Amino acid sequence: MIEVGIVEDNVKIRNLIQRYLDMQDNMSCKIAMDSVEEMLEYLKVHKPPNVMLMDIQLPGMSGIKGIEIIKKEYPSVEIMMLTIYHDSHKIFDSLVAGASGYLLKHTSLPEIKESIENLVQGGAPMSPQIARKVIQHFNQPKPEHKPESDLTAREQDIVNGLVDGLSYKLIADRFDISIDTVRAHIRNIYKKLHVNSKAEVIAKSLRGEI
Amino acid sequence: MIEVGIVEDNVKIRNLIQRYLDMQDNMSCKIAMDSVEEMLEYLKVHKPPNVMLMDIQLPGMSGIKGIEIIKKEYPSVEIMMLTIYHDSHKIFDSLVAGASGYLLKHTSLPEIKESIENLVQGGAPMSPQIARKVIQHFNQPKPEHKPESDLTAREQDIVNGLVDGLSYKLIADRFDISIDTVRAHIRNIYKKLHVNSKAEVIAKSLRGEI
DNA sequence: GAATAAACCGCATATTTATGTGATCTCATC
DNA sequence: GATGAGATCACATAAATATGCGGTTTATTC
Repeated sequence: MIEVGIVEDNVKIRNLIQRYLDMQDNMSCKIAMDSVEEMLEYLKVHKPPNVMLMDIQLPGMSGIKGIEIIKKEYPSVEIMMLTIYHDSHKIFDSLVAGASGYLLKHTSLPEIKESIENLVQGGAPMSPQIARKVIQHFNQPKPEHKPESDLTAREQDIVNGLVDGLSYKLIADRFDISIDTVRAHIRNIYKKLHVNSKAEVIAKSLRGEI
Repeated sequence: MIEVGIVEDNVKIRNLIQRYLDMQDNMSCKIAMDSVEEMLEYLKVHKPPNVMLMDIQLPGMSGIKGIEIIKKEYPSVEIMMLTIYHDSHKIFDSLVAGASGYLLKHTSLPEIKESIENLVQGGAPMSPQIARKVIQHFNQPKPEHKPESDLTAREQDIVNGLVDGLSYKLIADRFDISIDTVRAHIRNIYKKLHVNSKAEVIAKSLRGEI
């Protein structure tokens, strides 16, 4: 039996979902609050549900802040957002805060039910549009870098050595070349990157600017 | 009509999928190669398909590298991975490279078909398990740091100076303290972090390990 | 009120880094 | 076959870093 809790301030929607879910023979939905504060009050003296449906726009504390607190106190609760917001920022914040699913409010009741089942089985239910936005996050950083640094393969080797915290001597050993060669490469690297210390090279490299 | 291309080296699987998709009345699947290289060769003189199914383990170039090249040359192609790998690393790499969907090979043919339709409508088809892994990425950074480094505020100031590429002298100037004090702090920082060079401190810091 | 931690300062020195100048060899390009 | 870029090596030196030792002052804690 999956126990489901709801935090949603729209009474009509809340009652509708609660009744529908409670009617299912593999679910029970007795806990329905219209604010995070109330839910936290409830959880102080009761066992947490398995799954919690959470709105974002709520009286008092926002649902996103709510996720953080609830996940911290009761990490085993699976939280699914159920909201009208589909902007990347809210989606991202919700996931970072600890939500595992994200549905839009126009989702049909049977789909909500399925998503809850999916969630407890280790899935991460999202509408395809939401999934696409999540994925777009991975493609963002790309267009950022246009590094014309243009280091040679050998020079990149040396940079990697520096990033690994090696001294010139150890870099020389690693590549079986003389320390003066390492110096020569580093001189050229500095010229190309317009820097004049190891520190700057390491920082640039780890920031993805090379 | 959705035109679908396939890059998959297992002939049996490739033919099976190709025939099935080509049989659908809203799809056409004429382009099926067993390596990225062949696909690139083909694309030089033919119009790219709308959707491309891509394996990861391939003879020659890997599918992940393939995504990068194809997305760069033909950004409008929607790429969906179809692979046996379900480790976070491969999933992540694929998405960063530009894939928009990620299915496991045991997915049924009708589900593949649905996923393709979903993809062209702006969705991001993934199995629930994959979606969960993607989402876990957002929760990762949290438990990551358990750094008992425990630097004092002043020590953190100094570290920031190092990361900014400053010399001891410049750090001393920045905080209006003597260079010997900077040395003293750095000595303590090295002790706490178990390192013995600026380079390592900078690397640790930029990796979020402080 | 003793102990501890943090921030501050100084002196000394060995090691490492940054930078200059100059050279040889290979490979690709024109 | 000259030109140029890349990789290799050498010698030299000033500057910066790493590390040892020592110390004072000011909070906070027990």
